[in-house]
Amino acid sequence: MGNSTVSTETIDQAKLTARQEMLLRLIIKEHVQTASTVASRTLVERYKLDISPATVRNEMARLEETGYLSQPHTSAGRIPTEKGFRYFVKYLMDEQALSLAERRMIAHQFYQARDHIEQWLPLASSVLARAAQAAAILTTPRTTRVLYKHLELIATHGRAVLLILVLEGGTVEQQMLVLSEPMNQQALRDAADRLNQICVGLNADQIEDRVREFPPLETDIINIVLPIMRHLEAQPPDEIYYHGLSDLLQAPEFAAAEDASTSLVRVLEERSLLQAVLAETLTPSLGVGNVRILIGGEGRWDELRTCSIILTRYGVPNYATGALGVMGPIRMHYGRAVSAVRFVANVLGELVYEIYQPNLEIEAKRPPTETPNAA
Amino acid sequence: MGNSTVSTETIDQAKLTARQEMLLRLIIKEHVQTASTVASRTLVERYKLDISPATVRNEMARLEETGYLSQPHTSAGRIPTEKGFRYFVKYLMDEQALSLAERRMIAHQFYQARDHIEQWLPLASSVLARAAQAAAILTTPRTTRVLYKHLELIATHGRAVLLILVLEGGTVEQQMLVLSEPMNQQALRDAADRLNQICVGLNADQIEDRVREFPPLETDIINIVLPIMRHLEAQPPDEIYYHGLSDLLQAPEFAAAEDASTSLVRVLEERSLLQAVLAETLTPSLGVGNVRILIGGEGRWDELRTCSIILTRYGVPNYATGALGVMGPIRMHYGRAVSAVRFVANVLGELVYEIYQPNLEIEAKRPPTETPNAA
DNA sequence: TTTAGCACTCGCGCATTGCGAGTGCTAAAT
DNA sequence: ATTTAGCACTCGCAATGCGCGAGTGCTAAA
Repeated sequence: MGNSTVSTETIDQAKLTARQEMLLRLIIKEHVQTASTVASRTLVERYKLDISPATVRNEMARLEETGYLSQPHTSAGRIPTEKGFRYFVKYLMDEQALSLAERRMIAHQFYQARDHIEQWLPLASSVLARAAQAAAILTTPRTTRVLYKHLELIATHGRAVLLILVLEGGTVEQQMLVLSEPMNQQALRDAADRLNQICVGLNADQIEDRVREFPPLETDIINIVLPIMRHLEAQPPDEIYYHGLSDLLQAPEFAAAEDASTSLVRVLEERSLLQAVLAETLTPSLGVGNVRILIGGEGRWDELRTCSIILTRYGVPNYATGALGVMGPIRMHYGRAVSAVRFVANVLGELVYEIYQPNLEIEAKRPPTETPNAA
Repeated sequence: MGNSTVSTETIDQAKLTARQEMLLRLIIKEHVQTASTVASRTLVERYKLDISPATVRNEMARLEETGYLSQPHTSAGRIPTEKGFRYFVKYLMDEQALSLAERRMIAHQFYQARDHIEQWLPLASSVLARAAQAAAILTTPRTTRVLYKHLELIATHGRAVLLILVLEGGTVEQQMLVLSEPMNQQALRDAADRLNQICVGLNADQIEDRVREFPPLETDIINIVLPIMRHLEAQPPDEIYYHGLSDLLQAPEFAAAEDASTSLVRVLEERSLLQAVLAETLTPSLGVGNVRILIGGEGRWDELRTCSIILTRYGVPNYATGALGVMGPIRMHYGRAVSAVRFVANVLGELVYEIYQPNLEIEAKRPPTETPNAA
């Protein structure tokens, strides 16, 4: 639950008064719970405020003038605007830590799946979706440094070969390739063995240099391997997983406006928009442990107008990181969601760290980072 | 194309008269297009029938008595019942082949992705979803015979090791394991090399035998590898992909009844129901080339009440097969969907065949099966 | 500056109504 | 015996109107 390094777009307005902040906080709390407009009277009654509804109305009117609240129509209650939510997450929100029981259960689930890498992401996504009550979004962790580990060549038929490239850290890439001249399985095996001996632990550039020193090796194969590695170096083609659509679609605001929900589903299915969002949000300065909150598409992504996204990085900085977050209606429980995102990122980061530790030890660079106590 | 081996539940009733069949066919055609009730008059006008609306009404009444049609309420038009649809797909449906241009485009897309195995399923799913205008469902192709090919061990930290097992045919399994005593990377490499030399091409039972002959090898590792292989042999844990929810949710019947759509989304997200359906539908007799059509859950799966599923197998029988199909509203365009499923299964089957051909050649067992011309 | 009081607004739920699409039935025609 | 024209009848649906009540803004007093 560490001190939030939550960051959003800068808010141009000056700070609100203490009482305005309190009201804004309560209005958002109430709105998140009820999913409808908030009236001055209910606010006073429900939270036993020692000011009158009229005073609340006056403040509300001022908050509306300055753009933090809005009225769907005259003489209805108020709802927070996007600006209101941004102010909230920046100054007012207190992260609501998951209960100890919850944390224990999650940690236990991950402990059981510890040995089964292929279960990490599905597990993380379902845990996230449930804890944050929103759709979970995750990318696979990718190495930032692409180092050759092992090559496997499997003859299929004719000149076609199945190539399996294992990278340092366990990333596996598969590809079919077609040789310029046929080779049988034994020849392939020899070629792979030769490459494996001289290339282990090297990156693409080093391999290129090294290969020059040796008598002309199977250039066919190297000409496939190098582009794969370069491609991974250049733009890790993050696969995006998601889960929890059903939870998301049950939110009342989506049940009503069916086009909103289908546009959301499309956003998740197409991936291209998400990829853009991830790229733009995560690349520059966002480190592991920082959480970024996008509210209502921030004016930049129209399809996300009706929803908010909470994102962070997980993994081992400079070695392998992935992105992870949730997507929910604007009216989502940010405190809880941020907390869930942070927690799952920590747990998942620990698992990734287990895999990458040898690199860290060899290079003796940075301490084990902030290890969260996952139980 | 291809004489349908479409199979559904047996239909207890006798055949309908020629005229009743014609009407049922037209009613379904109309209903599929308009998504609403079909009136006797519009039917006569639209299809220029040389019988009067009254006659059509009489026939409709009879079809309703025998359970092929139903009326949402008195004096509305008719809609086909599930029984009506079952009769249709069994006797009346003509598969509507994809256009040449479409087939060309699809074949071209697959040709371009030929070398990139990881793109096959995403591509197939998006192609299927578009062609059938429904949600696509696919499982990865799994080997029915699990043969050891190569093992890679990567030290991580302490006694933890990342294990990468490559099977004949290119299936890759990853797992973390914890040794009873620590080994460094060189020792791991030696152990893996030893195993690789003696285990190549063997199945779990053979490995177990072989290992007994040799001086006690790294039992830690073997005790991990064997269960993995046995587990794969026993119940290939088919990963289920899907795509095209957004297309599905746009169908009018789902836009209206929001609980239907969310229940569908839940079906796709949970996977367990789909897994059950796949297991029950595909295991027994369904060969590659056969298409199975489930309409309205067939009374067995309540969550699928509002939709239909079209399934088939793809791949190389007895070597590696996966399942593939689409899921749409009951009111879906079966002719086109079945055709799309069949076509994509063929194209995908060809690709899988490329990988598994060497096995086939070595064992010289069966001819290249029916290779569809994919262009 | 806060509060009580009050008039005013406006969405929402509900009942009513009219329309029209579409049927079932009957009686005549083939 | 089957088909067809005609007609009365049904019933969903959209439109209309109405009353209620939640909730506000404003004004004037505290």
